[in-house]
Amino acid sequence: MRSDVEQQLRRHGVQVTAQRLSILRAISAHPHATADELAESVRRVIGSISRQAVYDTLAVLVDKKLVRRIQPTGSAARYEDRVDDNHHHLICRTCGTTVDVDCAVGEVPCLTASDDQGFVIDEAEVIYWGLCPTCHALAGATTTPTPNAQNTTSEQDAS
Amino acid sequence: MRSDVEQQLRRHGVQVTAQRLSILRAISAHPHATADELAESVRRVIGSISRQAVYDTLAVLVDKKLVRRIQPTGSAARYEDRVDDNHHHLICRTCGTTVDVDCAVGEVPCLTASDDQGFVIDEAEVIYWGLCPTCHALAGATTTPTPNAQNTTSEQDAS
DNA sequence: ATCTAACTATTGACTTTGTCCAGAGTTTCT
DNA sequence: AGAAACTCTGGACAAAGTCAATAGTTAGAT
Repeated sequence: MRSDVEQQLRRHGVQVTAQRLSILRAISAHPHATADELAESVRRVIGSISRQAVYDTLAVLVDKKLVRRIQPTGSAARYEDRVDDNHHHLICRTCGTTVDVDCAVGEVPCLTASDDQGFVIDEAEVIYWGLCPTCHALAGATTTPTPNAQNTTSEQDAS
Repeated sequence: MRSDVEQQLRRHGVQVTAQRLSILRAISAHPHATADELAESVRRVIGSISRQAVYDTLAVLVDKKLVRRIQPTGSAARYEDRVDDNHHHLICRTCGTTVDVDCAVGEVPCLTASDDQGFVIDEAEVIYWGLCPTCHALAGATTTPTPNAQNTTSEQDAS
């Protein structure tokens, strides 16, 4: 049985390897994960993978538009498989939780800058910064305004 | 004579030092420069500065909202002194040229996600990606689609 | 089925971008 | 001017990536 993921790779002219399949599946299971987190996740499934293979594969997948890369300020690059739908992101300043938000504008939205200065625009990347419900509640409730570490995503780790 | 820049620092309760003045002036002269570029720029003026002083100062300036930090995917963090006006950026995928664009929406714009999922949003960061006029012309004219290095800004280096 | 050219993975060194720390040096307030 | 507080320096360290050479796989052609 050829998995969806495998067909997806072949369709895009990407050679199929265990590493690539596993990385693609990991991205699907943990959207907004960093390269390092994906490597960890893949290792739990196929035993081992080199750091280089992870970076190479991610570069290929991004290049083939199978995966989208985002790099929020103060974080390593994160990857997600939701592509082609121009959605945006909402990130908590305190805990780093990242969630998707659909684009408010419409079909091929956001691509209109007030003055494009002659640029040919192909993507509008929007990141909304703020506080997630949990961190906001904590900040309001305690005197200590909750300084703490970076969580990763709101998605559960299914490993 | 106390310069604008010096008064600006005092007004924000930031201790005034030669390094800070120089960094702030460098940001003003070269918007969208990286920490490293700013350090270089400062060295040309005051002779030397430690890397740590540059990072410390930038952190203070960002904290005091005298300077805004942006971190485009695939680039080191960049700094600019245009603050408080919620403008956005237009970055060339090929050469990295970064220019400002005013926000299309209005006064306190862009802060409305289609579904805020309970987050309290305080900033919307928008980056338009595309090709600058020069790179677009080159890509259209030549068979080699101009793969090349990262320029920094469209601003001239006044050193 | 197997062979081979092309592609992919591994390993390890290296670079870039930043952060941490302790001590020396400045700035500011009195 | 003097003391307290703040800032800068220099060196070590860490994270996130990249580069390059070699070994291993994949996939299309015999």
